[in-house]
Amino acid sequence: MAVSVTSRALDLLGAFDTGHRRLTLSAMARRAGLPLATAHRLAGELHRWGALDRAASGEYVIGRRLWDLGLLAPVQSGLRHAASPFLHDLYAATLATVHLAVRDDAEVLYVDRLAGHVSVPVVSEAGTRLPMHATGVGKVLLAYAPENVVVRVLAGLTRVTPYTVTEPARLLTQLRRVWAEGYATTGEEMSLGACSVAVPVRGPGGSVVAALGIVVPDLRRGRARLVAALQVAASGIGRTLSCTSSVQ
Amino acid sequence: MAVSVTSRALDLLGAFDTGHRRLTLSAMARRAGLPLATAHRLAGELHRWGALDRAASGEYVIGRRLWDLGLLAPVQSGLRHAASPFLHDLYAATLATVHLAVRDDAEVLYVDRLAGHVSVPVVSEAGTRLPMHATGVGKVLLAYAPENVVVRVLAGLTRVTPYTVTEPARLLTQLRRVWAEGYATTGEEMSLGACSVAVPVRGPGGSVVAALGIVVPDLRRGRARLVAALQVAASGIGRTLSCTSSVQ
DNA sequence: CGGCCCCTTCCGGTCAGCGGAAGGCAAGTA
DNA sequence: TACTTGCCTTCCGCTGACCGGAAGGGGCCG
Repeated sequence: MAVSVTSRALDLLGAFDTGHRRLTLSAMARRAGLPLATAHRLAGELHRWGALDRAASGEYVIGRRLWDLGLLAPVQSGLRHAASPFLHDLYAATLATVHLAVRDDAEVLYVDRLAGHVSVPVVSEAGTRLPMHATGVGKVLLAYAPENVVVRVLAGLTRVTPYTVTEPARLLTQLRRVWAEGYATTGEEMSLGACSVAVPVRGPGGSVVAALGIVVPDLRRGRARLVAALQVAASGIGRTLSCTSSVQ
Repeated sequence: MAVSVTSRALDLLGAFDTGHRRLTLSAMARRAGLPLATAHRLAGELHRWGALDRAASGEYVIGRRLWDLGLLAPVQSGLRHAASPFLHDLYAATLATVHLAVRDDAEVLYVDRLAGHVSVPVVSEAGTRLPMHATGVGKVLLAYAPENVVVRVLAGLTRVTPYTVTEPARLLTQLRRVWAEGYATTGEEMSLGACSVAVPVRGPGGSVVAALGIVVPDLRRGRARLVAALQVAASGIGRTLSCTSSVQ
């Protein structure tokens, strides 16, 4: 196993996640599986550099320096930039929560989210990872993912709500419909009271680079209008990406 | 000086900045001041963990794992979340580029930005740091900053455009006006063709925690309307922050 | 072909990192 | 008050992980 200082320091950072934004030293040590004294020394070093900050309570939090380093990641610089204005248009037109997501291995990674004042119960925010089979953007991304990813996802269809699709055959049918109709939907499969529609975003080469989705309380009416709005936005993003593809 | 592995690894990450999003191994090594072989080993370790990714060209870029770690930083989780819907309203109402910024020592750190399709030349995006004396949000934050910060900023008024305020006395007068009138303005002081208005955002305790600004091509007309819209949004954000202050 | 630049791998000496142990502080319990 | 439990911090001597010069391999150019 890895016992290098570097990987230990990184594991210490890895102790933070969406549900653990502030950790005491001992909590970090425990989660990273490091002796307290070691964690103390490493955390001190990370803190000195700015990768960790200390809250007023003395707990550790991710530091500003890591925040702006993270913003340099290509996930966002290219895609998010190009998409930003279209997301607003979409929000203005639908007043629904808007999502932009990419596939990260066998999960959906939310790249941007745009929520209004009042919104249906939505778990995701930027940086969140969710299973592919229970979200609209996930189904879209899965439909255009390589074979081996599909196989892995199909092998692990965990139930999230009573409506989550857990039979591989049924999900495959849905993926085929994404191909045919150009969009995916969900109905309370991730969280109760939330339905979603999503469409693929195509990059310069015509390949699917992201998915664009919105979450609404109900899909029985206005579905066509939503799909149309999504597709306009998606193709707009695609065109913008083509223009700036030099930077990637 | 620090010669610990950890700090070297961090320095390697620090080689990336807004102007250097993709670096070859040797470029990283050069910028971090490390021997090539050492940089190679460390970069490999960072890559294995996901802190660095490799672009198709073989160059290194900041990895996704760092990206979502960064999103956990408190700069954003609290403030940005609370502000998000109000920023949209503001954008919808004004169609101007909207900025949310905090003070980071003696600089302005842009926390969020919301730009339309067509926009005046604006340099900032989320994660950018700019000097305080040449931006609207900067002047607001400076007006409510501790004495010693003001002193340091006044000591280093660098010129950015011909219109940048570089005389300490004149900037002080402007700061006093921020106090009196509750908002700050700039006129082509950071980039030509861009004017701005900004107001403070007050947190639970009444202290100024951030600044909210918009950038427009011209301030001669409609200033009052813009200030009013900004103040509505700012007080909305403040109220939201109070509600969720338990999380901080 | 030779020159250039980049990336990658190797290996033994040595010094940075390790972590158990001990001490200090703050809160809760009796 | 004294005891417990939980944190954080510091110390120090042993040791194995890190260091980095050197050598080798690929791609590109003239």
